[in-house]
This record gives sequence, structure tokens and C-alpha cells, in this order.
Amino acid sequence: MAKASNHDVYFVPGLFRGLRVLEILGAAETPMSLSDIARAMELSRSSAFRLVYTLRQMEFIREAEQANTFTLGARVLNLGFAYLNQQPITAIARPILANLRDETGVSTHLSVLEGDDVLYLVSHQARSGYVSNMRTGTRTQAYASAIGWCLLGNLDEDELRVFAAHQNWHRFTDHTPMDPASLIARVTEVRETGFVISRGFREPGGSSVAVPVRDHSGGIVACVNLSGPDSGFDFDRMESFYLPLAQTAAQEISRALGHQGG
Amino acid sequence: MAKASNHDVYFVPGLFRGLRVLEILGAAETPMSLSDIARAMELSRSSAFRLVYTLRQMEFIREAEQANTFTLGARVLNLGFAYLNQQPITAIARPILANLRDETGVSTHLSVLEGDDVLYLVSHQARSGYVSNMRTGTRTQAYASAIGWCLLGNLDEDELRVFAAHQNWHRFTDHTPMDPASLIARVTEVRETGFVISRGFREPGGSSVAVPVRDHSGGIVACVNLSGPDSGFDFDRMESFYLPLAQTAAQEISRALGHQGG
DNA sequence: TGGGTGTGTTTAATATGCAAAACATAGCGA
DNA sequence: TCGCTATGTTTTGCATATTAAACACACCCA
Repeated sequence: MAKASNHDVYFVPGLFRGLRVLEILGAAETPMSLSDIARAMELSRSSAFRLVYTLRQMEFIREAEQANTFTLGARVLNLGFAYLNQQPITAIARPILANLRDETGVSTHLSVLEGDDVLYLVSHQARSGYVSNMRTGTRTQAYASAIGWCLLGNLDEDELRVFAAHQNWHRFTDHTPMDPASLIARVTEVRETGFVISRGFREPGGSSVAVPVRDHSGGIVACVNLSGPDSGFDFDRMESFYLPLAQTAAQEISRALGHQGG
Repeated sequence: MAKASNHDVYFVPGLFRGLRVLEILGAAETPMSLSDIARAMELSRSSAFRLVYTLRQMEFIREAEQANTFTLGARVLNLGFAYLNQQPITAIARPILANLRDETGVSTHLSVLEGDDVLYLVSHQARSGYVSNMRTGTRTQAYASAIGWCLLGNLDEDELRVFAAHQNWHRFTDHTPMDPASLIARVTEVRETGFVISRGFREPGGSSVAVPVRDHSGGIVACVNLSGPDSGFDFDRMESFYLPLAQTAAQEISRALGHQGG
């Protein structure tokens, strides 16, 4: 992340640093002390003290069991849920995906493209067996998954080239594209077929079916997907059973967003 | 909410107000303009301008479709879900149940459904008298106790039928259900009332009050219960004293898990 | 016992964030 | 067309937030 310029006349450093405290606490695996926070932010203890003092008073952070250490407080959740609830697509998709989960027995998700990432907005876990690690609020690199390719289908040729040009390629599986050309090829392919069935594209042993959701303008605004371990899917029925159900759900959401036809 | 004192030496006003901007935008139903925000916060436009400027630069808020209006940005989601992922239910529940134990004088427990069993995660023994045999890590068959019926309320109709179909029925007390139909009846009843008060259901002479805990998805993820020997409870006050306290504790835990409302 | 290091907290000089007021622009109705 | 009002933006003197440094306390090891 680009460091905020101190010369920026309109910048409020107290706010900037306070939010960074929250993010650092969010990324931390264990509660942090005041000094931990100061070190992590390369800030004087006295300044960190004031930030922590303010955040604690607002209940955005709270003391952990161990004295003088802090974790995020429940109040940050309200912000997250407020965001989710403001995305009208989540309200529309939630019951449809719950139903899709019950029909198929595997986990269902709705995701959107947010910057370079796939952001999961709605997530219904399979009732039994495998529990996916893609919870609501999770982010994953768009270039590396079938869901990402599906969502990237919304970019036009130029945008896609720009996107592809600045990725940090990392091989997750043998299917991970490792250069712009192969990513573009994948996206193009998905755009034409209108769905992806993946088997271990993002994680070995994990499979998924992904279908785009379109709004009134016809653009791809989200992606419905089924996911689970290979063992949770019946591969012979991928196209005959899982795919049509996912398509029906995606169409239902699309229609609710004003998508015509289809 | 108490207004932050301006005389408070350690307070960082910029942070306080910036977070309030986020909360106001979170509570708003439509995007807000700079002036809207300034009005809502009773703040000068110039100050609101600087806050909005900073938040936008950090991508905690973003411009809505309509120019010069703002909504929450996706980055707030990271905070909310970082909180959820790092708050194990046990850490949240422990102090709350310790307090509940002190208020009621009887043993308090938090349990989850694990396979076909009730698994006790947190356990606070009554300070005096009877000591329950339900320690942390203990398992009991879910079908046979009030706590189990409470937790089974999370299963849907089909799942519950499947569950009920493969139990090895064993009569612990006269109250133990001995066939699928009576188990399903019990679970349905508890789901509707929202609590169970049991007297010797699992063990003769042992009583309990059980209340479900729900997470952000609304599902039942755990169960708070009070338990003790009949001699430890004042039966006339089960509904008037013990139950409300247990419900308050369960609500507190639920809220910390992101359960909205209620 | 005593020095060393770490912690959270307080202070006070100064660097800086703040808001009133001025500015620029846009929209609207008469 | 002209005023009137509301908007986002910029400026600037003043009030105040900030941080280096000092403080108090706890802990550890020699």
C-alpha cells in the first residue's frame, strides 16, 4: 500500500493511523500489547497509547483476557454487516443460494470482483462433511481461480490486458495461469461457454462449478458457485445435475437485478 | 452513546469522528453527500471534507454511482471478518459464563453439536455444593438431553430425520425419547419456545436450563446451559430468575458472534 | 542487591489539525 | 437575466493534537 503522504494538506493522520491499528489487530493471530502495536506501526508508544485509548473507549477494540493486550471489538462487525446489507445483491442472493445448497448438498457462494480480488459476499456451507474456507468476507486472487476467471469476463479487452499485466503470478496448482496470455485465454474461454467446471484449479482436491450473474446492463456483476472437495461431488453429474441447478439460481438472481432474457 | 468528552486529554478526535462517519454511512440507506455527512455529524463541512478525503484515500469509503456521494467501501469487510475469524466462541463465552455462574450460583456450560454428540467447550462449576460431571471436552449423546434437543434445532427437517433414524436408543430416564418421532417432537418444541427447562431429563435428580446461541447467519451454533442437582435450584424461580439470566448471557454471546437483532 | 530492560503512563514545548470564513460553481425559480 | 441558496473546495489564524523525553513500575538475571 502506498504510504500516505504527510504533505497532503487534507489528510487526517489520527484517523489514518487508528484505522491501521484496527487492520493490524485484525491481521494479528494473537492479542497485541500497546508496545506491539507501536512497533508494528513504527510509531511512538505515546502516540499508540492515544490511538488505543480512543479505540477502546469507542469499543472498536477491547482488552483481551490477558491484561494490557487488545483485540478487535464486536463493533467492527457492525461496519462489515452494514456494508454487506447495503449491497442489494446479497439480500436477493441469500435465500436463493441457501436453497441451492439444500438442493445440491454442497457449499454455495456469491462473489464479486473487488479490485484484483474475488470477494465473497454470501456463503452457505454444506450441512455436512467438508467446510470450505471461503467464508463471507474472504478474498482470493482473481487470476488464480475459476470463479475469478468467471468474474474477469466482465472486463473488456483493454482492461483485461491491464489487469493481467500487473499480477504477481504464483503457482497454486498445475492449472494456475502463470502469464498474461494464459490468463486471458482462460477468461475468454469462460466468457464463451458461460460457465466453468473446475477440478483442483485453485486447490488440489477442491472442485467447483461457477456461473456468472448479470444485471440490467448485461454486464457480469457477480458469480454463483458451488464448491466442495472432490469427494463431495459426483463428477459424472457435473454437467447434468450441478451445472443446471447453478445456472437456474444465477438466472434467478440476474432476473431480480433486471437482467432481461436468458 | 455517551458523547466523548472534549476535555479528555488522550482522545484523538480525528479518529473518533472518522469512525463515526463510517458508522453513519453504514446506517444510511442511500449514499450520502459531503453535506449530508456534515449535517448528520453536526460538523463543519470543511472538517467533514477532510475526514471523507482521508477515508476515501484509504478506500474505506468510495464514491457511489452518483457523483459526490459516498458509501462504505469493501475494505470495512476485512475488519469485520477478521474479528469473526479470530474470536473463538470459547474466548467470548468464558467470561460471560463465569459471570452467569456467579449470578446464579449454579454450574454454567457452553456446548456445541459435534457429530451425534453434545460437546462441552466451556464449563464453570458452581462454587459450592454439587459438582457436575460435565467438564470441558465431555461428550454426551445429543438425543438424550435437553441441551441436545436445543442444539439439534439447527438441523432442518430432512437432516433431523436422518439423525433420528440412526440413534441407538437407550433409556436414561423416563424422559428419554426412545424413537425418532418423540425426539423430533422434542426438538421442534424447543425450537419454537426458544429454551428448555428440564428436570431430570438426562439424569434423575439433575435439572437444567438451556438456551441457544446464534451466529451472524442466524443458525444455532451453540447452547448455553445452567445445570445442577434439584437441590441446587429453586424451582419456583426457574422461569422468573434462571431463564432470563441464561437468555441474557446467550444473547451477549450471540451478539459477539455477529448475530443481528434479538 | 542492583543494574538493565521492558512496560504503560504523564507531561510540556511545538508542530499541526481544525473550522470560520471566503471562494467558486451549479442549480433553480421568478 | 438576475438573485438566492446550496454545494464542494481552499485558505489561514488559532486552538489543540502530537511526540520526545521523563516518569513509575515490574520483571529478570547476575
